[in-house]
Amino acid sequence: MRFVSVSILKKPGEFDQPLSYRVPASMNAECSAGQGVVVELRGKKTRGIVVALESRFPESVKVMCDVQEVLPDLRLEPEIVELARRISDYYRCSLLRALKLFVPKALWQGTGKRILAQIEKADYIRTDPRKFPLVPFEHQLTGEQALALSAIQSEAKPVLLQGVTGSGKTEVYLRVILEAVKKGRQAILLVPEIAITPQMITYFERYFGPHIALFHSRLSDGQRLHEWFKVKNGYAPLIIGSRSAIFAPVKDLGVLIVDEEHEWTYKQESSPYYETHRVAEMIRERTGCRLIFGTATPRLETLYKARQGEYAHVRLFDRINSFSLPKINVVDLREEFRRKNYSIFSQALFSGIQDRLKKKEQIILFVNQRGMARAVICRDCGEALRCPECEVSLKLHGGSYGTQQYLLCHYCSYRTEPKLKCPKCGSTSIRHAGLGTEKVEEEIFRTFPQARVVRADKDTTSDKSGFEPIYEAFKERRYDILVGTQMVAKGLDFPHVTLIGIMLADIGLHVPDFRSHERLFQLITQVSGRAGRGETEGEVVLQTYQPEHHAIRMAADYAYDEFADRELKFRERLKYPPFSHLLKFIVSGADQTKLEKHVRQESEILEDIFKVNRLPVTITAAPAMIPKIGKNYYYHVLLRSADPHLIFRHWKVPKGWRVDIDPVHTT
DNA sequence: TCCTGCCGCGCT
DNA sequence: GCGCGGCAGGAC
Repeated sequence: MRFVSVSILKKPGEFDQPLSYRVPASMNAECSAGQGVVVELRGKKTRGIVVALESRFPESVKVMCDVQEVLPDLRLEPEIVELARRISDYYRCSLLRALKLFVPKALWQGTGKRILAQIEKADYIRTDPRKFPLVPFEHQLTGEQALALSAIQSEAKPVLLQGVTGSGKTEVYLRVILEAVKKGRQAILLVPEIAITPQMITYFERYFGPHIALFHSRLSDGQRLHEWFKVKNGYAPLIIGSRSAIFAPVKDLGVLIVDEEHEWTYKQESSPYYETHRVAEMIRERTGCRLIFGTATPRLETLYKARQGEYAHVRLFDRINSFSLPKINVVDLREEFRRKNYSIFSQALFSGIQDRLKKKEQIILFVNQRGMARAVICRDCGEALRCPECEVSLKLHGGSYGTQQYLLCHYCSYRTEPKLKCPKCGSTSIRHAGLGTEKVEEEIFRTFPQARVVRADKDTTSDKSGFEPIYEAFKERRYDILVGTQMVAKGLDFPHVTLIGIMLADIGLHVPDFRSHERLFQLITQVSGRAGRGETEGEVVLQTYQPEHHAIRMAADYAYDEFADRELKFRERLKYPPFSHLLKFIVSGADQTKLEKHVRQESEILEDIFKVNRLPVTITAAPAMIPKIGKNYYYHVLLRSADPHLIFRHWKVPKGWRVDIDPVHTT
């Protein structure tokens, strides 16, 4: 008689303790680790996954039921269960939550059968890998690219491929992917959500036709299942997608590429709080696949590993079209103010825009806040209008083209009418401070009425079609100016853009996070990389109140190495990653006083545990940067230590505390 | 003493 | 996650 431990796939939650079931003799052959089964729980049938085999009857169990059914469509490789176990151990989530990363929702909910009947299975049989690429290469590799490719191919370690924007990393990826696919293995190419543009899909479709599986957040459950089966059946040897694509059901992975590896979207910001880099390393250890991290501006953690020899470091210094990187012209806004220029456009940016409009070239204006992003501030008492629930300042929206104005909370979407009087002192001297996408759009409308402007931010791209229609329209030159937030900074290729305006680089410098300088440096480099990708040279105008700041100065000089040296020294001195590990607890509660006391008490216990174990630690407990969302107050407890995992061996995480291992945001 | 509401545990 | 049991606290 055989017994199995089964993780029950119930709706989201933490019900995780695997339960034991008896295996009827007829199912002995199929019931191995990773097999989906139907079992009984409290008299009801439910789905689960076999996570372990047991040879003897577990003593703690009084009554045991039989496995009722084996689900042929739901079967994970036994190694996947092991990987899920590692993820659950490292990220301190239940095994169930880790397993669910690998199973499309439609499948564990049981709706998959119906959807599968909507899919013609016969169309998705295994494809012959020898037929790729379907067409000859469009571009030959440059000398530098060819050298990078052979360096990657001869390397057993993970590779950091550091190439300036426009250096043609994708061409190198294509060769490495084909090398794996032609051997009958699979390839995963991970990109930040925002980079999954039609342009990129078209590029790979040239060589792979329909044999690509795409995973991104906008897929419906049915579509996701569809893509999953394309991989499972061997029809799609190439997988392209955002971070969740790393969990695609591959059988023999040849290469795993993390493109634009510096992007923060590689961190999952809900449980399990996994980090794609770490999971990628786990997968490489298990499968021995090639692992490549590509970017122009590596994360300092990644760079450090390369400098320490843990990763190989391969670099591309030249742009493929041999044009130089655009010149970044830093404009001091204090100087503009002294010269009585009160407009949001400096003299340099104003004449730049005028010039490009005349030449019929395109312009991107980058702003890192949406809305009018103007806090509403009282000039008399200095009070800013705040959300009654979240206590963060409200932002002004609307107003352009005669639309209604309103105040919006960017955290809970609380909406109210603009106020004429300060609610605190009654003064009528209310002014709007700051700068956002809508405000910039409105100012262009006033200053350059002949320009055709389109805006890309969360407000204009949140529907099902997303960024695509705006992207297409701008690419086809139906607009002259694109105003946008982060989303216009990433990986886009517009050959007719010759001017980039960074409206206010200072936003983000003041975020109290040890990575804020690194993020600003990366952002400036990425935004600037959008210019001069065609035949005309590009130019960047960067507006700031702090032109002397090292992150701005070094980014403008493309001095990545110098910047990295300086930041790494700073981190070493203060024991920040990569010189320590971080662990963040997120604690919330409706009663602020109780919450504060609870957090303080537990923090003291934590301090003691590290003291007893003689491991240096820094613990900070503070209200979150957004201290209140809706009715709940939030606290963050941050641990900085060589081994923060230590505490789990000596201390039980209190109920309601969420654990974020290696957090990307610390405030 | 009984009822209600909340918390925490166990589910095979 | 969900349901049940145990327990605390209030009203009678």
